[in-house]
Amino acid sequence: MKEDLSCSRMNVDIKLIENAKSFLEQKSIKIEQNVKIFSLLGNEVRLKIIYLFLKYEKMCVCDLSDVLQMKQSPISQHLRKLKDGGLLKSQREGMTVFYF
Amino acid sequence: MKEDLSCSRMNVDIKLIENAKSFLEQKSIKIEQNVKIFSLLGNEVRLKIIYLFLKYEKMCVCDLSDVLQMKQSPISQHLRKLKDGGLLKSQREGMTVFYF
DNA sequence: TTTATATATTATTAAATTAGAATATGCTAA
DNA sequence: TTAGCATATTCTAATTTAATAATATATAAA
Repeated sequence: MKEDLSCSRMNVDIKLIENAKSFLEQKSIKIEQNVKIFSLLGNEVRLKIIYLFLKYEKMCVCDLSDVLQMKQSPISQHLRKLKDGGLLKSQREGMTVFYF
Repeated sequence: MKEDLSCSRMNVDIKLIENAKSFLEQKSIKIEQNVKIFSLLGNEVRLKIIYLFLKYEKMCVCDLSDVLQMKQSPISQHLRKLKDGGLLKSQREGMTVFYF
C-alpha cells in the first residue's frame, strides 16, 4: 500500500484513504451525472437559455438568437446539448421548433 | 429594430425579445457568478473533491492525491480554483495544508 | 546552517469547447 | 413540383482547459 502514497508522511490515515476511495466508487454514477449537468450549466450562453426558460416557458430558436444576439448555429448546438442532457425538450409547430 | 432579427418570421413578439434582453441584463451578475460556480463543479476531479469534503470535513493535498490517484500538481491547481471560487478554504498546519 | 518534505507555481503541450461559415434537412405555401 | 424560411449538421479556426514536468516556496528537523 505504502508504495501508492504520494507523500511519505508518517501519520497517514490509510483507513481514511481507502474509505474515501470506495466512497467515490459508490458515488461514481451520481458524480458523473452531476458533472454533466454542471458542465452544461457552466456555460454562459446555456445558463442564459435556462434562465430564459424559467421565465418564459417556451421560445423558438429565432427568439433565442435575437435575445442572445448570436448566430442561429451556435444556439442550435447549445440547445441540442441541453436537450441531450435532459434539461430541455423540444416540439415542432410547423416550421418553428419550440424549446421549453 | 427589424434589421436585428435573425429570422424574418411575421409573428415575432418584439416586446418579448426586448423584455427578455433586459431580463438577462438585470440578471447578468447573478448569471456570471453562477456560471463560474457551475463550471467549477462541472469538472470530474473538482466535483469529487467537493463530494469528499461533504463527507470528510478536511483533507490535505497528499490525501486527495492518494484518493484521486493523481499527481500533486493538478490537485493543487484544482484546489486553488475551488478556493478562488469561494467553495473551499485552506489552513496550514506545519508543513501540511488542509482544505475544508 | 543544510536537508527533507509538503505544497504552490510556471511553462508546455494535448485535448476539449466554442462561434461562425457553409451546407443540408424539413416544413409550408405557391 | 419549386421556392422560401426555420432549424440542424458539419467543418474549421480560435480559445479555453487540463495534465505533466520542472521549478520554486515554506516549514520542520538535524
